[in-house]
Amino acid sequence: METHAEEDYLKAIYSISENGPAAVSTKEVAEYINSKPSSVTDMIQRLSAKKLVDYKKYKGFTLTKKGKEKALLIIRKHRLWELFLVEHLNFSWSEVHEVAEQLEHVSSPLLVNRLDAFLNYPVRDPHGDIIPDINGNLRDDDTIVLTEVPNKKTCFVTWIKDSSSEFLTYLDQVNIGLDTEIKILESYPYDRSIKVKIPRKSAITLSEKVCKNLYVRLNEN
Amino acid sequence: METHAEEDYLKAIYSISENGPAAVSTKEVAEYINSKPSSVTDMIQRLSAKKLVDYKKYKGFTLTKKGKEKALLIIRKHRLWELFLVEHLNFSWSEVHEVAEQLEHVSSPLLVNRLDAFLNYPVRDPHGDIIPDINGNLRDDDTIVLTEVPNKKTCFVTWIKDSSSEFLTYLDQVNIGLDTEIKILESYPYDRSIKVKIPRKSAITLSEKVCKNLYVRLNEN
DNA sequence: TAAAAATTTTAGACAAAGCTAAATCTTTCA
DNA sequence: TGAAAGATTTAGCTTTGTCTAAAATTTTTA
Repeated sequence: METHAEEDYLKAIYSISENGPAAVSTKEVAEYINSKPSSVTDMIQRLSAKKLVDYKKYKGFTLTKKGKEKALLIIRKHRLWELFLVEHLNFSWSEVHEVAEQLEHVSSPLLVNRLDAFLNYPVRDPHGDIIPDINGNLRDDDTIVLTEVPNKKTCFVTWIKDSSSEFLTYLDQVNIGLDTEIKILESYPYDRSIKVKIPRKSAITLSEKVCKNLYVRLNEN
Repeated sequence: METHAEEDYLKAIYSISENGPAAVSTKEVAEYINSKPSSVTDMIQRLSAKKLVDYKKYKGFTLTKKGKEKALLIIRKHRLWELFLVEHLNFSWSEVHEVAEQLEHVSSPLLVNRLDAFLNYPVRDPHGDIIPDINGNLRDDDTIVLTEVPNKKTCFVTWIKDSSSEFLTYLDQVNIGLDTEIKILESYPYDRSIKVKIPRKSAITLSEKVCKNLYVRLNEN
């Protein structure tokens, strides 16, 4: 049985380690969950005793297999609730996160799985993030980063990696959102920007920074 | 901002005081929430400092107006979630309670009110209990206890007070449930039992104990 | 009505989870 | 390479909420 606080730590460690393979530091976690490095050390030692993280003093820590599984099941709950709130209770993107943070700690496998069924076994949450399945596995699909799409190909946005409001505002301005169709017209190796076409809009140029935060599925064929 | 434990105490005190107007004792609360009288004293003193209960040492305690409001808002959440679980996630009566105990502590007025709207502003939960409204008011209706229905009258079950599985099993056996139509055929003052008729069933006799736990609405006229 | 029984409160401990300040490692770079 | 600087850990304290055992109070009953 894990406590609320322990679950928050597992989720934080998982999210931080998605950015790279390195061990996670107390400082990173403290910043992530708005706490202090000394508090993090305390908790990491508890999690280490429970075999949820591998920990070497002064060297950082990583999730064990068991810790990673638990983290993914929490993320599963979070994303299913987010989808429920947006699709059925008319929540907007900005209202959803805080409430899902609370709902993700409700412990009832029956509830999660019934909710999954109610939502029709969705693969992605409202942000396009993949929802781990009942066993905590990430169902991978054919999503790739926009920078990897070849010239002249058409693709569809499936995931928006940077969920900052600045980026979302920018995307609104250029008429890009989840499922938007994008055709690559030309790429400029000099600064790695690309020119693209969105149906019924004039062509625009996207910077490397933008492309790196847009993930897409290639048109079938 | 109330904590999880404080909310459980408020709800317990409210539920216990529904049985009568007397002040509530530490022993009663301890039994209700599976705890010890000394722990209850501690918490009551905290709640008293927050003006959520009126407390006189050795004399028991009652909810203040503020305490009662908070209790009713928690009960509102509990009952709305129960209804959601039964109506939309296919939970059975017996599975519902434990999960609703957790969901009732999720703190988001927006969430509760959106859920209320999603369920179409229901008046009663799956047990027939009245759902307090957005201001914590109990919408009273024309429900009365079965013992008060006059001879020869017909009525409909609206609320099952005793929700023990023993009672629910008994009700199944005699084909009584929420909304069942019951006609009073005859009453026996000797032991206060009554003979009743349910459509398409043979007449049966209900003991005083059973009648006291069945609440009904009189047929219009 | 006074002693026994029951209930309630206090006192002292404990665990979880957080914090600050001080001590201890690592890393950096002059 | 050997101080500084930076990061991490430890030590000690705080709050919430629980418990047991002992003390205080109320209720029961003989």
